[in-house]
Amino acid sequence: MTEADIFKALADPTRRKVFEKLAGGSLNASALRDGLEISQPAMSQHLSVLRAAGLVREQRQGRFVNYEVDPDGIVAIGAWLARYRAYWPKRMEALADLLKDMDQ
Amino acid sequence: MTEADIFKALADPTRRKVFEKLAGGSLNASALRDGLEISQPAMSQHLSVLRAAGLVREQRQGRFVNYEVDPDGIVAIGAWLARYRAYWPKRMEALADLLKDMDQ
DNA sequence: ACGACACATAAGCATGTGCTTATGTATCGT
DNA sequence: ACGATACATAAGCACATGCTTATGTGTCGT
Repeated sequence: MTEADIFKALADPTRRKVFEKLAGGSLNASALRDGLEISQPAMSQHLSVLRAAGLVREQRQGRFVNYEVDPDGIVAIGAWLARYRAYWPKRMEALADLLKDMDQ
Repeated sequence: MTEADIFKALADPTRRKVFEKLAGGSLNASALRDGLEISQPAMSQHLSVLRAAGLVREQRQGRFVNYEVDPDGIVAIGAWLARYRAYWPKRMEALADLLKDMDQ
């Protein structure tokens, strides 16, 4: 789970779509395939990349594997972004408020 | 300047180093090469990618080109991160405060 | 026990990415 | 005007990445 892993993982459009789907709630690998025209192994490989990056975590339930957003990845991106806080413009202030308010 | 451009740009370790250097202040292409063992064309190509992503902007000064962090890219990442605010853990609250406080 | 199912892994292939050397373009100093 | 300097662009190459098909592993229902 390094910065390299995280940015590389998010560089792929399919993986960003998967991540966004998971933001709406936990889903298993098959459910994640719906809509995305992709093979089962391809999805499995993408999920592996997302998991190695710390963006997603899994929970086995019988023969299903439920995936969900892993806050660790989110935190890592936030921490990276914080290093460039000197360049946050004024309009980001509202965003910072929003982020804080929603964290409950 | 799309999410794809941004994450792809940051997926490369050399480009992240360049970006971090620029966070310390404006620098020209030659100065950015110091320390990084990389050819002049390679740096030029990296800067082109960073600029296309909206992470960096340039300012010609004679035969020098000064590069600096472009807040647009920062904002774009912040906006992307905001979409997953539901998964910001408690410890991110402090970060949101920090980001807000520093934005002055 | 056995077939069906959910997912992971292996191997091979097409395309993308980052590097190099060579060269082009524009500006500076003298 | 001329060479030196700063940077960009072009072309070619090695390696990484994402996909596919084929197969492996473990779990469920009957």
